[in-house]
Amino acid sequence: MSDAEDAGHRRAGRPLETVLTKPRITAAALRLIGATGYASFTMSGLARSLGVAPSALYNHAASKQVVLQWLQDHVMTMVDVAGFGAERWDTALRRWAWSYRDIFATHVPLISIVAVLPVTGAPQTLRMYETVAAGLAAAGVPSAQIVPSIVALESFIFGSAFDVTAPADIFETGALAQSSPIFSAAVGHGHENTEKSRADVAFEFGLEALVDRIDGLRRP
Amino acid sequence: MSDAEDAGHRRAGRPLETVLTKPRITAAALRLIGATGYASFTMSGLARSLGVAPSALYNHAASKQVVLQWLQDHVMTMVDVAGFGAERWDTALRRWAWSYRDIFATHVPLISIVAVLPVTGAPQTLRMYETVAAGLAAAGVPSAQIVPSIVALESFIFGSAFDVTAPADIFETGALAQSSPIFSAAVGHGHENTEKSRADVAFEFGLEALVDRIDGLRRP
DNA sequence: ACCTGAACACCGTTCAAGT
DNA sequence: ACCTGAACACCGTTCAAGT
Repeated sequence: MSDAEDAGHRRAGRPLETVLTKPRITAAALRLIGATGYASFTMSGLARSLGVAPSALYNHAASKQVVLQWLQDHVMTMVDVAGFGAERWDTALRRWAWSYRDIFATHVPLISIVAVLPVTGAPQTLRMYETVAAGLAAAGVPSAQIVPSIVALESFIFGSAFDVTAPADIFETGALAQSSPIFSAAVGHGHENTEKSRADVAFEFGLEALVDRIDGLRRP
Repeated sequence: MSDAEDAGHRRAGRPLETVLTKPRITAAALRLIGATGYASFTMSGLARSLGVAPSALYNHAASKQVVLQWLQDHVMTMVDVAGFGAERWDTALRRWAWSYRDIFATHVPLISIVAVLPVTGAPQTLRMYETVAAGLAAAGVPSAQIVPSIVALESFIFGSAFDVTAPADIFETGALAQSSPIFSAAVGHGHENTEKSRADVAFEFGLEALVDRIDGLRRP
């Protein structure tokens, strides 16, 4: 659908040879970031990967920020919302939340963009919100409580996505252990559980707290 | 204490005239960011505010990232932990959480730093963790549950800090309202509550969910 | 309408030279 | 030990000139 809207201005009968469309730029950016990460993602690099001069990009995207906005909205389509309407509401919600966290843990720099970009500029993001909202409404969550529920979940998900990228020993107090005995002992207890990562344990704890609260909002 | 440790290498009897100490650089950075924001915060600007050449900073901080790490740890001392030991555990926890969110809402670029910086490099941050951990332990939260509780709260707080900076109309669907009827209706209900912001309503909802869960962990 | 190549106004950081 | 000034290797972005 975005392919059509982007190429819509070309004349009928004229062969399609334009490389620089919004979906193609987005796809190239996603590929490039997947290969080398966000730190080395530059407009020059993006242009090179598309076989074009850097300045050519500015005929299609007003700024690098806009390219990242396109990418953010595209990444949202990768979040798993298939549970809604197919599974129990809470199973669908957990599936969505875990998938959402995992995807943004690999796209952390996009978090600051989703968090402040109006939904009118991100149609796929709005689509996701609609699916989740419909799932909550069908479960009996009152309309007035849907936005606070989604925002609270999303805030927790974004913060947890950061946490996934933290080093495993982030809480090791080392030489400072004497000055923080209670916290250091608590960190020590964490080493007993080896099957699940520290980030996963905390995410599960918080997610269940939120799901439980949302459960309490439901009306028959 | 950091004043002493930083100036500790100077000889006794030699007058203190050095401007570029860790606490002074940190204070200057905080002042500069308070005045003009993170977007325009540069090493050149920081050097200018200290009356020094940009390259002089590199005799004290290895990189701009290090300056931001110092700043992050300093900002942590501004978080309100005074409730612990003085108020009921849950009152203290709420007070801490709201203050933590508010401070990082004005220092959003520091979030990605706290989230991944080992505590050994951030003594004030560790101090805060110790105070919160002690508060939870005194409330009866088992040692093994303290880290997941703090991490879940912190993740929620970081995500919520982003949310505070979002424009008020971020969820207004506008022309796309037809394609998202349930979500748009839910957003409409939000306008009824005018005394509290959307971000505050969601933060309160999520925070109470987490506090409640932590309450359930307590043992006598 | 859209591309190229050169240029601009920055960045953070390094380093020889000073004291 | 620590500062200056010049330089380096980049950035994102603009714009005249082409087709």
